[in-house]
Amino acid sequence: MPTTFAPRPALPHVRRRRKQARPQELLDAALALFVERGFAATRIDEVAAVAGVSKGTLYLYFASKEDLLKAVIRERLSGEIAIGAQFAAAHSGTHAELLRQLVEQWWLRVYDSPTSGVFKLVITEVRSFPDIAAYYYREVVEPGKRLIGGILERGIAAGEFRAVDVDSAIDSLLLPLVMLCVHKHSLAACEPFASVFDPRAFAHHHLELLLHALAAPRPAPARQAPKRRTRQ
Amino acid sequence: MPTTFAPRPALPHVRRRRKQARPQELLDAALALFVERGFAATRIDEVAAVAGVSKGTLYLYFASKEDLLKAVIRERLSGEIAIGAQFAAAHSGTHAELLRQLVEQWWLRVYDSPTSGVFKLVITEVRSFPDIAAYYYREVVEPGKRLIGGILERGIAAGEFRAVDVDSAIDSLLLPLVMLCVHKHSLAACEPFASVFDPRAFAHHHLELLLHALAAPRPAPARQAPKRRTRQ
Amino acid sequence: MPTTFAPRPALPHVRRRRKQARPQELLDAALALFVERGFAATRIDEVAAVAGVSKGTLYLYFASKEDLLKAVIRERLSGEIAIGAQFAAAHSGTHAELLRQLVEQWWLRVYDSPTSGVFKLVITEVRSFPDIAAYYYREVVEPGKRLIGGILERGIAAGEFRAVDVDSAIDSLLLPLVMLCVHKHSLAACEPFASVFDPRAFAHHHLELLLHALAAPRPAPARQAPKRRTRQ
Amino acid sequence: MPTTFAPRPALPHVRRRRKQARPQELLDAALALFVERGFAATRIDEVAAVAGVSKGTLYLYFASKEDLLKAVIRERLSGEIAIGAQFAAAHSGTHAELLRQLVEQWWLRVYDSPTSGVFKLVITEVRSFPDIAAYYYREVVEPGKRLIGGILERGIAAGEFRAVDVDSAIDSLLLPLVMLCVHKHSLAACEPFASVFDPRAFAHHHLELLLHALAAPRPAPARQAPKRRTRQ
DNA sequence: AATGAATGAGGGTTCATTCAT
DNA sequence: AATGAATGAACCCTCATTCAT
Repeated sequence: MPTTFAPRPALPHVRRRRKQARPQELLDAALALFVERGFAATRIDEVAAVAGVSKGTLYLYFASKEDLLKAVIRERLSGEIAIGAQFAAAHSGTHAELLRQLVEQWWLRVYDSPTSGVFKLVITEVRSFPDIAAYYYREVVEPGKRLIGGILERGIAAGEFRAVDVDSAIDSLLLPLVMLCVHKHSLAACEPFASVFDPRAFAHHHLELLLHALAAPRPAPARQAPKRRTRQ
Repeated sequence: MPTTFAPRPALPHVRRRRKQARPQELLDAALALFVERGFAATRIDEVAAVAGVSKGTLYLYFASKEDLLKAVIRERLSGEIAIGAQFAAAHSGTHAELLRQLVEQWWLRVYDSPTSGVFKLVITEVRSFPDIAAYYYREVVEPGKRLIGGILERGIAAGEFRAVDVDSAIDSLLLPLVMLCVHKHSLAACEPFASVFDPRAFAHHHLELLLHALAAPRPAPARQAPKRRTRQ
Repeated sequence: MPTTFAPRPALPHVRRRRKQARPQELLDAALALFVERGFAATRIDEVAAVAGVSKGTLYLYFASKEDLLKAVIRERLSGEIAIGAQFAAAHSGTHAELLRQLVEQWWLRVYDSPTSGVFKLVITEVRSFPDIAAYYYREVVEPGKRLIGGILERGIAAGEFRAVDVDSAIDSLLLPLVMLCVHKHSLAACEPFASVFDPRAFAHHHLELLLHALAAPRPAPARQAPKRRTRQ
Repeated sequence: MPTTFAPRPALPHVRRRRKQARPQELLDAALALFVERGFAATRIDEVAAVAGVSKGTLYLYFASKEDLLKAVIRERLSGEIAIGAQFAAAHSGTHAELLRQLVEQWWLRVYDSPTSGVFKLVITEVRSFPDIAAYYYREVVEPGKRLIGGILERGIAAGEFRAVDVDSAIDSLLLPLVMLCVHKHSLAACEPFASVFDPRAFAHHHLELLLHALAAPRPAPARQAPKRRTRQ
């Protein structure tokens, strides 16, 4: 059972014999509890109880609590990036349209799934587990930037977008979306104070804003986009 | 590996700083550690050691670990809102200019201070401590919304802003800023992967976007392009 | 120096006695230590060590130290009253004879068992744990008074006893016996000063005294001198 | 400040300069709290607070908590024995009358004073502090036995009492009285269950019983006293 | 003499992990 | 494969004692 986020040695897909669902149920239970209570405050037997097994059984599948945390994060994130990349590859249309669809179809699916909790989890626990930072950068941040950055660069090359600083635009586009997920699992989850904030509206708003800023000024009637600032 | 806090170099065995300084030193130490490691994973003796006192001393000032957490949050937040409100009251100029200055002067001062960590702390711990949700909503969310909402409403009444949905616009303006603070203390704090993301650029970008979206569509009376700002 | 309890000689590292035996062993160890050292001065690890288990194991069976104390008291007392009542119900003979046998057979069995320590424990700890007072009054004092009071009343009704104040006579009969138990576990347990005081002699003496005081002053129909008893 | 119960080196009667009452107030506070809560469960600052001084001040008068305990016991007991002995020496009359007056005048004064608590304290703490056993036997048990034993022996020599086993009779007379004090500070102090038990009635009852048992059978009309049993 | 802030060893309790069944 | 009893290190918190003022 790997303990570090080594480049993921091709997860043995037949790790279990009988109850095939066990590990997944444990991962789901762990995700829910880690996101709700935090890693340190979650007890291993709670995870086992939610998954409907005993504490000892959990240790048949995961070598330690920390290993469980890493498995939770890996399992949830590894798939999504691939799906996003496939989505992008399958697309045809303007680059603005691709971004719009990526956000509204792919991202919002993530937001609605338990995967959204992973972002809170990562943000909460990275500083305690440097492995997670490494994994997250390698498997999520960099592929994500490559994906979005590629679209932007191709959009610029096609004359569809202005020649903005691509790295900065990537962050402007993605960070607020990540943060949306965090909010869902923290303040927005506190019942009596649940905000009327609508994540879809915000995501859409944010996206339109970015696309507006990105749009090459030709077809529009000289709507002046904020000047590009160079990084100091 | 996250920054660790070496104990103060043992200013020799004298009852040094006055009693009055103790609580603040403990609060500062606690904030730094709670933000870095999370509440549950922070040991009381670490907080005491960073503050340069013994474990027992901490309990002369705070009744429990949870009490310390709440004091940390309360102490850091209570002042800022008041300062923000004063700032707003003292302002004269367009409402766009007020928002711009609020963000660029008041908010970024918060971002640069340890107070920024409080947002990560609140987001991380709210679900475990409902008290914090109540306090945060009462002392931060609601005053903040009232402050920004008031500006927006007055800007709309003055014909300076479009008649947007005020509540939604408030969230669009503020949430990303809060999330910026969270990022500073999680992923951005992981050294080898520290992003080149520039929070000032993003804050500015985001603000311009919002102001652009808010601006009433007058017949383009000298549409003011955002000034090129040099870093202060 | 009071007797110390060496840990059981570490019956080697096997999960030995069945789960079912554990609670009783813990209760026995706790009773001995609580009686010897007092509740507050007894450490949970000592109790566990005497019972031959680790500290954590104790908490599998008792939720807290206070819970252990209450369980100790409850477990030891609940049975005895019932046994005493059965004893009384099964008896036939004069009421004087019943009292004599209750004291000499039932009470002295209690005195010789670890249960005797419970009286010291209750007396020592009641003021700190009001629950114990309530329990003790409900389960011990009141049933005990009802048992002895019933015998006295029936003896009076039968003309065997004088029409004394029953409540007062109950206390006169019982309190010194309870106090005997206390003495056994305090001064009498201090080796170099162990009194030559003989509890059986005192119990017998006290009982004869009470029976003498109770006896109805019939025209002396073969006033029965207390039989010379050999120690059993 | 003596830590053991060495033969009491003539307490320096001018231990304090200014607040002469301080030590006594501390001793009184300590007695009340030790009796109510037990030694281990009483906090030093509670004692100081009840005495109206700070925790540090207590340590000007007593070297340690244990020292305070021993001082409390010594201070309360040392006087009483002397008073009792004086009382006995000053008496003239039958020995039965002397015993009756000793109990009803001297003992009941003790019972009504805070000194009564010392008996609970000794009984509760002897096993933890062997010093106390030594002191108590030397200063209380032995003088007390000598006092009562002397009366009994002189009564026997005078033909007033039967030739009972003196040691046993001493215990029969005194132990229940000691236990009365214990009861006053434990079960009888639990408000909702405060017994209607009247200690004076019991003391009187007990005394009459003993005197009856002791009385030489000459003047009485052959009231048969329980046979003397020899110790096995 | 008096204070009370500071200390730190110690105790109750929790919980990740192990392992006999 | 699964269990859950057992462990013991670790953590929060207390409190007797010290000591600078």
